[in-house]
Amino acid sequence: MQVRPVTPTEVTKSLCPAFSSDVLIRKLRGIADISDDDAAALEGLTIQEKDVPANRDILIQGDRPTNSFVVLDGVVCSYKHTGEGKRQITSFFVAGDLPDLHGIHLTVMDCSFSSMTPGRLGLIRHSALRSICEQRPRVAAAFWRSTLIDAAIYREWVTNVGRRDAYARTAHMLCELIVRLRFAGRIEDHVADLPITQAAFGDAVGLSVVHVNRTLQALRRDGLIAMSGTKLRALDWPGLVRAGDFDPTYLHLKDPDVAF
Amino acid sequence: MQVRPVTPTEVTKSLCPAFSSDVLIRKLRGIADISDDDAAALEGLTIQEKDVPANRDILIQGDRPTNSFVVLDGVVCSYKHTGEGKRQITSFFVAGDLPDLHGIHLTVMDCSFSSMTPGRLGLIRHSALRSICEQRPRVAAAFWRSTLIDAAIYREWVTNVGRRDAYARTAHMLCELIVRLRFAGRIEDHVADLPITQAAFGDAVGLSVVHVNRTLQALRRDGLIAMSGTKLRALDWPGLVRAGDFDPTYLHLKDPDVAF
DNA sequence: CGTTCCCTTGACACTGTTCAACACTGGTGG
DNA sequence: CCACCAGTGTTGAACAGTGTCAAGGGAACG
Repeated sequence: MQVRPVTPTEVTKSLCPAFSSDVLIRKLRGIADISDDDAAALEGLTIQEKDVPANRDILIQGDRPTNSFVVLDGVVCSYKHTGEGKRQITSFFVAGDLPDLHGIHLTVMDCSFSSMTPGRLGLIRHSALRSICEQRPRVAAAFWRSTLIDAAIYREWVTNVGRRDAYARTAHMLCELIVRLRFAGRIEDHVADLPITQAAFGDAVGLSVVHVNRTLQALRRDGLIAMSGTKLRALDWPGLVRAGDFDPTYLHLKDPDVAF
Repeated sequence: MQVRPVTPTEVTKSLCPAFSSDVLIRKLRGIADISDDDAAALEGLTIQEKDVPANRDILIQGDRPTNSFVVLDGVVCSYKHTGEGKRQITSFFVAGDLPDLHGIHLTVMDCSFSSMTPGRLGLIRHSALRSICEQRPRVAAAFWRSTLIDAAIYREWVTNVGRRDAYARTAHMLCELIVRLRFAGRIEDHVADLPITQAAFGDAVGLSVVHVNRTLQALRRDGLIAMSGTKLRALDWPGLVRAGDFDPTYLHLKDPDVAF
């Protein structure tokens, strides 16, 4: 542990399980090479913490935000509404992720963001991000890489929604969630805590609530997963990976150790 | 027209309708602010031209390329195969686009690229791209922005495939193609030349060939489009936009003038 | 204790797929 | 020059996968 000067804001921070910058650094180190100098610079970022309840809109389509945010705790999603009022979730974001980092270079939001579970966000001003990008090319590259990985995930979702049937599709989505939560250090004892509604899950995989319900039942029947309350456990990880046709290379993790 | 020294490679270039760098600069100017200095630097990029026939794989999943490419002519797509052998096209790319620009920071390709029509590519070494990014922050920002727009398109595709029915979905796809081709200056007399198979189109919208065929028929029946050979004409652009629930803001064009 | 949200179940309708067949086109080789 | 072939577009019919509607039950919450 490095010794750092303690500012008033850090007093509040210290009440939380980790310094908010640590969550960000952990994530970036998971996808790129970050030197200690770079990490120190990141620790200097002003991150304003903010708690959000579940199902609260964080940004909506058309907004022109002046800051981005890092997910410190909980699960966040990006979504879009069609003209018919149907909702499609386009991606999930877990601790460490920067859902709207694209806001640095795309002024107007083309999708909305909402919390799926109670959580904690860390707001970072675009100006601060831009200046750290100018001063630290490796950090800029890491941020760019982060947005590229988001894009890779979108690509996978397009094929998931477009070409896999309900069974494989939900299995695939569960695999992705488990791997990402695991990578973010949010899985204990092989059990993921996912207080997510089946309706919301349906909005992610492009299925109706009823069908999600039946598909999850099928996955349970086949002994691939177990659910109790908001807890999800992968009983048969290789089987789930097979059922979901899941290959984690698209997540571009530096250490792709997905053993479970 | 600026006067520039003519190198041997430029002699070959001059046989083509435009200098390959011009296609790239036109595109970047369409999405970002590029100064004349930046443009001059881009003109200095070594771009190796290469003709490709239709339906030729350019890169395949797992490759670790050392260069990216710009589409100079024709239509290119990125796609993925599922374990069941089904194909999903995840995006189209037209003149000016940089389909695999993410290769700069993601070493291993998570999807494949293929030409959909006969075309011309311009190969640019990653090292050259990296060095121009280091020297010209605005160019770096433009490239980053380009990849962010790709991501925005993926997001739209997820919702298109996940939540719109066949009719709206194909209408939406046609709208996107027309706007992007138009923006790339590849539409004349309100007619797009799209020598694309209905099977390939089905792989893009996540529908079977048969259903694509019937849906296109429905769009023609309703007077929205006309097709003859490889030519596509939008007979009723507002109607097509309405049918496709199409809002071009996700393309993040600097001048979103989609009037047709 | 009622309300609300969510999960669950059944019946049924509908969208889209699969299979099979045929027409049209352009290319190729005898 | 013609026969053949492969690729593409088109059509019909049967079928599978998913959505919709409706209703009940359980848990959380005010």
